[in-house]
Amino acid sequence: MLLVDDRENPKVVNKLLMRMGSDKVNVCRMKSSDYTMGEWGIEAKEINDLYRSIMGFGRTRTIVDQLRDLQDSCEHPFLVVYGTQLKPYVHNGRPSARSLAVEMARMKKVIQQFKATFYQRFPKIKYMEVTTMDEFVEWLVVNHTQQGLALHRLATEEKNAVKKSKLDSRIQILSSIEGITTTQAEDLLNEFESIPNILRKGTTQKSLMQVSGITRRKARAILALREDYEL
DNA sequence: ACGTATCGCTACAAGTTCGA
DNA sequence: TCGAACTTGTAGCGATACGT
Repeated sequence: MLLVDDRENPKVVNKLLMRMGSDKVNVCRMKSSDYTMGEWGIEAKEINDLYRSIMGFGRTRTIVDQLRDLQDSCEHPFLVVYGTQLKPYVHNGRPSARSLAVEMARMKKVIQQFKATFYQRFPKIKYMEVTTMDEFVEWLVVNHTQQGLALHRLATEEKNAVKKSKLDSRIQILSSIEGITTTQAEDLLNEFESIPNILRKGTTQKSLMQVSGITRRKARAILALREDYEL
């Protein structure tokens, strides 16, 4: 069983649910990591989010606090950073090329310094980088498979789970699409019965638009899942 | 009040499907 | 194979929300 924090990037959660199925992925509120499988506790960060976490922008706890918790609470902690494209954010309107370059250099330096002292500060945590979100999902799937189902460890894992999600995983997938509410997701499932039916070749934008509240834009976004999951 | 962003709706052109 | 019907992508327009 792979436990996933319910505040994690919904794109990653959806990809995992589609790859592994809802019987192997449990979305719940986690205390100190983003993902848990067996004795592995995994903190995942998109590269730009890593920078913001280091700086403490827009959050109450910095990454140092998070990693200390992670290190203390599980036997095999990991920090996985995915993505390579730094996107500098500059305040006050349209940024100049110069201000972007300055911010980019600052981001690189901050991340570099963080990595340079990482093992000094968190000797127990394994640090790794992957280039894309898809590669990170693949890493999770492969390692989950390698670990086996690890059912005997479930009790340990579930200590970390505070609040289990009550939403049907199919509704979670649909309602994570921009603009789709849980009610609309329920209506879609009532109409089409399953996600494979919604995404099958015969389903058109027009047929999805028969469902109350589904506009052409939303129908297009739903059918775009075919591309994401290569259906 | 104004500018901007976003969204839904519509029209139209281009591509696809399907039956004769 | 051909043409009608259907589907889809795109552009334009108006309504609305939001920040200044």
